[in-house]
Amino acid sequence: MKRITKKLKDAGLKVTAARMKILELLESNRGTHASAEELYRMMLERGEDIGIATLYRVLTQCEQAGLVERLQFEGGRAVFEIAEESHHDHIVCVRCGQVQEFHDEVIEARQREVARDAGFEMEDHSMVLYGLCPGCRGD
Amino acid sequence: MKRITKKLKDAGLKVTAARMKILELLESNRGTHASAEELYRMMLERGEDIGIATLYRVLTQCEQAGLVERLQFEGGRAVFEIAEESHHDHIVCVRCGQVQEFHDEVIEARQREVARDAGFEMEDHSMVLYGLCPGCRGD
DNA sequence: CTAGTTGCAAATCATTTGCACTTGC
DNA sequence: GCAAGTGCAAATGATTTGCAACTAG
Repeated sequence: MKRITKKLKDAGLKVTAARMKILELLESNRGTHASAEELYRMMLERGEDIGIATLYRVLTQCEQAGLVERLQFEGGRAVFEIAEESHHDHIVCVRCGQVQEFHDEVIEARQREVARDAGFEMEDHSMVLYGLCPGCRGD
Repeated sequence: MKRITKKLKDAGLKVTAARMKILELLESNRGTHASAEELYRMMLERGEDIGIATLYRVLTQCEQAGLVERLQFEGGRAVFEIAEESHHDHIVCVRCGQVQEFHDEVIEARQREVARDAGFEMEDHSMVLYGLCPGCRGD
């Protein structure tokens, strides 16, 4: 059984063509951070006949099931990525929009501490750094 | 001259009634983190006649001038707060929506390091922790 | 068979914009 | 006086929803 099929079953979601196609697309685009609109165009280019409504529905369901992560960078629209085993955060170039991933245990640990000190039990966090990427710093 | 008047002048913005009212409202609601829609309702309750379009325009201009900060928590709409001298980040309760502010130099310093290691010159960041607040943990 | 899924078009929500009118300097 | 600011209504862009047709289990 394909890995994606298993992921869907484990999440309690029916294994449908649309869901398979969408997860395959996300898997083959790791690191891309595409918006719904961009994913939709990619599907069309691949010749797949998936409605944008279905795309949004599947992304939302998969997000709730933990198969997909939704990221909200500055500037309105959300971008999506396939969920990885390991958590990471993002650095976005304010000039060209390039996105890099990073993971830092010092920050992660400190976040849990800060939350605990405030009396919160931390469940999640979002952290995005903005700056000029190496390529854009020279311009 | 009123403090707010000075802020506007220093920012190179004309001192208009709408701008004064909006900044006054934000100042008298420090820590509230209200959305544009909520601010609009508050203005109406105060009997002020400010259009929602103006509200958005003023918020955007003041954000660009550094007088106001726009925060994007999960769930679509942005919330606004008057800019403070000192930077801070936020912890949001996933149950009741309560927002607390915090500042942690360990994290801030580490963020700059992480960005530098990736070759970026960090200009800004957004960090929001999500969890259950003390009040909601008992439920 | 039938509850869950999908595609389409229409709806919704937050935010932005065009335009004629008003106001700060 | 005039460029900048404002209110209103209409436009926009991203995302969601109603509904009738379709499909996985």
